[in-house]
Amino acid sequence: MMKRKHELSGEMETKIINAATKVFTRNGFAGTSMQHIADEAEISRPSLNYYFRTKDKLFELVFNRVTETVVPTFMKVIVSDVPVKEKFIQFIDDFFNMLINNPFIPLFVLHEIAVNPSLMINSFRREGFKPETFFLEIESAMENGILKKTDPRNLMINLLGLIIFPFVAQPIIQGLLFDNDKDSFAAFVIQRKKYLKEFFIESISV
Amino acid sequence: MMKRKHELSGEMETKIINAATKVFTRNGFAGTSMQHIADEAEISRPSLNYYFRTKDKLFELVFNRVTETVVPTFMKVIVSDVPVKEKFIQFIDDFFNMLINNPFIPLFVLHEIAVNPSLMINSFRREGFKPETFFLEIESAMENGILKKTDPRNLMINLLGLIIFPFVAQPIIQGLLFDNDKDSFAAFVIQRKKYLKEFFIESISV
DNA sequence: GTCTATATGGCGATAGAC
DNA sequence: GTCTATCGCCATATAGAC
Repeated sequence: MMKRKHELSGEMETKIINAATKVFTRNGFAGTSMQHIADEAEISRPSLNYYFRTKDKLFELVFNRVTETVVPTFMKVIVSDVPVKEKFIQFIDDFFNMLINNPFIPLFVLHEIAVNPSLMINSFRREGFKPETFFLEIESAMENGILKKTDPRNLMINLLGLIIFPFVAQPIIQGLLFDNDKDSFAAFVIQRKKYLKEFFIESISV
Repeated sequence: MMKRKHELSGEMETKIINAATKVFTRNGFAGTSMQHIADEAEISRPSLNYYFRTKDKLFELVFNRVTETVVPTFMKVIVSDVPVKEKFIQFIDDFFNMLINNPFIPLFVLHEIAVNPSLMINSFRREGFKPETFFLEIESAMENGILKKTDPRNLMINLLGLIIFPFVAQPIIQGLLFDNDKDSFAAFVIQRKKYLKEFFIESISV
């Protein structure tokens, strides 16, 4: 019988991963030290190494866990069986909610991929994410006069930019437009979710 | 008479600042070592310290130089004396061109401010950037039936998100939508500049 | 499993020769 | 002004006591 301080096997692992996710997503890989993570998890640095041998391994775990939070939101909208416009409304709702709960994800992912593009390959393709299918659906809706004719890539970039930008630019927007008041900004984001559904649907309708 | 290897005083300073800007904007402050910058500038690390005493000082210089590249684009649109819709068209044109020449700026600025929010105060307010004046102009145009009635903050966030997003997400977009072909992506960005002017103006018109 | 102590390496910064 | 050599620090990672 092994010694076991924690009743649930993996309890400490979970605590560490949560701590690491918090620190990594806020400060990035290069801006994070193992000491930071150990402090956040309230353990010593050697204990951290005991559970996750290296900083690289721990980061890889955190990064994959983060992309696994994002990708399902995309997958859901692709496989779901509702009319295209409904899909967009659902996607805006889902994606916004995910970002409200995880506001640091977008900037973290974008920065880490920019610094180390090889992270890209391992994240999105692995989940079987294929935008082509969804693009075909969009183009078909354009042919049928349901959507305005546009380059689907512009349409998707519009959609993502409109949703993500407030989150990646939060400190600037909050500072310049909301007198640095966190609550005002949070209220604005909630309101913007509703606003965006109307705005985006109108922008793609004939 | 002082010894002077370089004919133009400040020639080496310029070379170093350019090298530092390149490395800092691509890898961030924490991801950059003085050795990186020295290598890029083709000098030794002590020589780097000779010109710019510390990493912090050099970074501050680079960061301010970067924001000084961005802020004038905003200022111009505020003080210019043309109708509102013309202002937006000019702004999209100016901002896009600046970003095509400096594609790493947005993610760099957003990441560094997120990690160290105190950088915000020193950058935008210092330049006398006041969005309030422009917002009043927008609201007045809404009253006069020139623009659709909306929260001007949503309008500005739409505008910036639509312009900036392709640049902060370049590796992902290029990877997923352009088979990692740099030229195809570059061509798309040029095309998007034109597209966005039409799209955005239509989205704000009554 | 968790700690103290420590090995090893890299980084920022400076001293000092030239 | 530019270099070699070096100091001191902090970070990652491990050894070994408990």
